[in-house]
Amino acid sequence: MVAIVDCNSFYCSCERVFRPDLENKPVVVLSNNDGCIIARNDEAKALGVGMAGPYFMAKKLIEDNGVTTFSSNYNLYGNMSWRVMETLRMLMGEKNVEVYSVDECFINLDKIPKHLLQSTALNMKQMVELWTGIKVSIGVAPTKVLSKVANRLAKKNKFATNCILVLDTPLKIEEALKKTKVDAIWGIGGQYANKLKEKNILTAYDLSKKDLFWAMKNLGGVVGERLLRELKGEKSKTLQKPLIEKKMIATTRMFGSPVSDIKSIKEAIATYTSRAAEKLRRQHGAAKTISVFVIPKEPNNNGRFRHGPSIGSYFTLPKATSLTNELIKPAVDLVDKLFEKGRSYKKAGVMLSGLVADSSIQGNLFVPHSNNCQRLLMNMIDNVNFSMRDDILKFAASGTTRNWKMQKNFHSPRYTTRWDELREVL
DNA sequence: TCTGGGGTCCTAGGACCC
DNA sequence: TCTGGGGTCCTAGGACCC
Repeated sequence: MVAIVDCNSFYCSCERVFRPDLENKPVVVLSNNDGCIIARNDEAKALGVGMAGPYFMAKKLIEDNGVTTFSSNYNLYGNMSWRVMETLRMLMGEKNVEVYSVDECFINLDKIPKHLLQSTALNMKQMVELWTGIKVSIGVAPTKVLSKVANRLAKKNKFATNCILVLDTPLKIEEALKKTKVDAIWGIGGQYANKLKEKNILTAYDLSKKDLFWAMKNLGGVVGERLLRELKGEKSKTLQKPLIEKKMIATTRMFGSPVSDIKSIKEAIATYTSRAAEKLRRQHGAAKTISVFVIPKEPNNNGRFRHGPSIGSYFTLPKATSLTNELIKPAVDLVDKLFEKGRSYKKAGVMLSGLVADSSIQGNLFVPHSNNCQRLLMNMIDNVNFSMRDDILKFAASGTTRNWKMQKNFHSPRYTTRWDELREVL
C-alpha cells in the first residue's frame, strides 16, 4: 500500500503558523508579482474566493470580507516543507518517503499490516501537526493514483474522515472511483478530460473499465497505459528515488509593469541568469545550453486571458559551465537577437539545459588554476548572498535600479531562515 | 535502369503536475 | 490598468552513422 500525505492549503498554513491571530480567519496567498491567488484556506474558499484567479478580480471580495492577504514567501514555505518531510522521514524511514512536491509526499507502507494502516496514518498526521503546526490530509490505497483519489475524498469530507481515507478493499475503491470525475484524476488534465467526456466516460470508475490498449491509443501512449493500470489497482508508478539533479533549471518572471527598453530587459536577464547559475552550482552541475525568451505584452483584445507566444532563442556553449560570468554574456547577447524596438514586454526568462556534473570543483588539480579561482569566487558570492541578503553581491550587468522588479506588497517575514526576521514574542 | 535496413542522438512540442 | 513559476515525461521527426 502507498500513502500520499498532502498539506492542507500549504502556503496559507505556513503563514498561519506564525500568526496565531489568524486562526479560523480567511487567508489567501498571491503568486509572484501579486498576480494570481495561488492558495486559499477553507475560510476564504467559503467566501467564494476562487483558485488561481487573478487577484484584481477578487480584490473587492477580499477587502470587503477582511481576508488577510500575503505575497508569496518562498523562503518560509521551503523551510516549512523541509520540516514536514523531515518529520515523516524520521517516523517512517528515509527510504520510504518520496517527496513529490513542496507540500506532498508519497509513503511506502508495504511493511505495515493491513489492520494498522488507519492508525499509522493517524500517527503521521498527528506528529506532523504537533512538530510543525501544519495540518495534512492522507490518502491510503494500493497504488499512487488511487491514493490521490483517496486523499481528494478525505479532504472533501474533512469532518467525516478527519482528513484520512484508507481504500483497502475492492468495494471501497469502487465506491471512491464512482465519486471521482475524470478531470479530478491525477494525470488527466483539461485536454484528456474533454476527450473522455466526448466518449461519455465521466467518472474514474467508467475509465477504469476500459482496456489497456484503448488507453495506449487514446491517452498519450505509455503514460495513459500506466495511469489506467494504476486505476485498476496494479502498481505501475513505483516509489522513486528523489531526483537530486534537475535536468533543466529555469528562472522566469513577469515584470512589475511592462518594459520597453532593451537595457532593462538585459538587466533582468542578467539577474535571472545569476539566479539560475546559483541553482546550478547548488546541485554541482554545469550547463551546456542557455536559452532566453521574452513575452511581448499584447493588446488586450477583450477576449479571454492567454499568454502571448514566447519568443526565444538559445546558445550552445563551447564547454559546459556553471560560472555566472560565462553564462551572462551569451544570455545578454541573445536579448539583442530577440528584442524589437518599439514593443513592450511583460515577461522574460532564462533556462539552462544540457546539464552535466561540474568537473571544475574547488581545488581540482587537473583544471587550470584560473578556473579554480573563478569557482572559488562563485562559492564566495553564493555564501555571502545566502547568509546576508539575496543579491547583496551581484554582477554589474544586473543593474542597480531594477525598476522592472516584480511587486510584492504583502510580504511576510522569513521567520525561520533569517535571524533578523525571527518572530518576536513580547 | 537499378539505390536497404537498422540504429542512435537531438530537438521541438504537447501533455501533465503542483 | 492589473492574470505565477518551475518542473517532468513522452513522442515524432530530422540528421546522421555504418
